[in-house]
Amino acid sequence: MGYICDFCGDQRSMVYCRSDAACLCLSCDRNVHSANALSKRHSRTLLCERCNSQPAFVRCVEEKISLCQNCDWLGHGTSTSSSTHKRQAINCYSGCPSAAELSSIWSFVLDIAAISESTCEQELGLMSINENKSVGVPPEGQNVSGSDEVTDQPALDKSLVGTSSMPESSSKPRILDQPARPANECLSKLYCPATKFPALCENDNLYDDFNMDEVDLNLENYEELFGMALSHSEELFENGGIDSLFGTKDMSAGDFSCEDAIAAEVNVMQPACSNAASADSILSTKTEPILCFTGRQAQSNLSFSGVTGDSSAGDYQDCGASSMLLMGEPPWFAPCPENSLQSANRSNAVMRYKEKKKTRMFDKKVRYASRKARADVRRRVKGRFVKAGDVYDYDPLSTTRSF
DNA sequence: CATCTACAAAGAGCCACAGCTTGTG
DNA sequence: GACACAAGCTGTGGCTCTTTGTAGA
Repeated sequence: MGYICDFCGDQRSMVYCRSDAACLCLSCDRNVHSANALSKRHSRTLLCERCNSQPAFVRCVEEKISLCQNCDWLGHGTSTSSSTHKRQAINCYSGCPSAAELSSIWSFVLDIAAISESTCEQELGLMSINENKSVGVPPEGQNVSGSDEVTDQPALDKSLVGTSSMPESSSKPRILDQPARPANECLSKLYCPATKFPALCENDNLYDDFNMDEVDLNLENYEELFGMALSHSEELFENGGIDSLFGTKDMSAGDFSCEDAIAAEVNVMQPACSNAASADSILSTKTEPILCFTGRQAQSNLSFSGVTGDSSAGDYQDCGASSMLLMGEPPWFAPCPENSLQSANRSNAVMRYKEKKKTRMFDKKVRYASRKARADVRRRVKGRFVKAGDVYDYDPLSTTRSF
């Protein structure tokens, strides 16, 4: 991944597609992702303009630059002057919006989009698929916004990036007023990409209980996760999510994306430390090994050295969110008198979270249901399958043992 | 401070076999 | 190119054992 479009190798890459693990220029992005219904569903986001390798997370209004979690923190998290910069959240999109449509919601894309449209797309024009149909109108109810509804509003109002995952923000990208922002205002349960969580969106009751468990089981696109990171933090902390985040070793590629994002979330949340309730979880963990960065578990989680899986996940090993946390004293740590007052509630929250965590299947995904069905009913001896007809000590279909 | 022991947690490996993939004609 | 067949590979769940790290003496 780099500065040049992975597809045409000519234009500057602006968009990162995790599904393809590719950095694409706007034109190639549209061409590639208009190829078929599945590719239209790829979730993309802008590319960090600083490192040119990670998906952008926020747009710094002052600096007029899109930044990934790492670069955002490096640029804004450590400097008191730059930390006051206003930043716009950048979220993912799907479908095949044209560069013009993108630029209408991302005004900062306009210039480059024009260039991309005028050059690269001409060369790849043969790849385009009926633009009138494909742009912004994915098949079977899917649209670029992740919303199932199609209204007479301009598609861009409800679609595309930056707005889809934050319903209350209407058509405008949400401004992250840094540094001080009450964690309670962090849109606790707003993220609702209907294309991924239709049931959750249909049922508010379900959504009330939406927490990390569901995220782990469903998220395939870290962009979605990053989008959710801002809105989901409150509930996560209430459930002791950070504890679990650093207190467990069972991490898969799928978990990695999620946990890495949450680690990044800590960075995002850190200015809100002074706010009592939600930030309490962060602060109180300072006293525990999981955030003292001395234990194996913390190291194993934060270094991501054992992560396997697709390249994009591996790429995140270098994402600064984690490395920041490895630097000893959490940079956001500050005395917080409310800490002790919340300890009881927090303990309960941790217990609830751990209890629920036990029942999780993490990234376990059964590929062949028929094999699972067979394994479920197969007889065993000490957990091992036995030949049909052999003596067994465990029969899933019967509560009694053979001997 | 170094060493040892006990303990906890996580992961690897094992097992049978239907179904899938691959190679060959 | 399409088809049939054989051989090899894959994935499934529960249990046990090994590995790794921590805490305390």
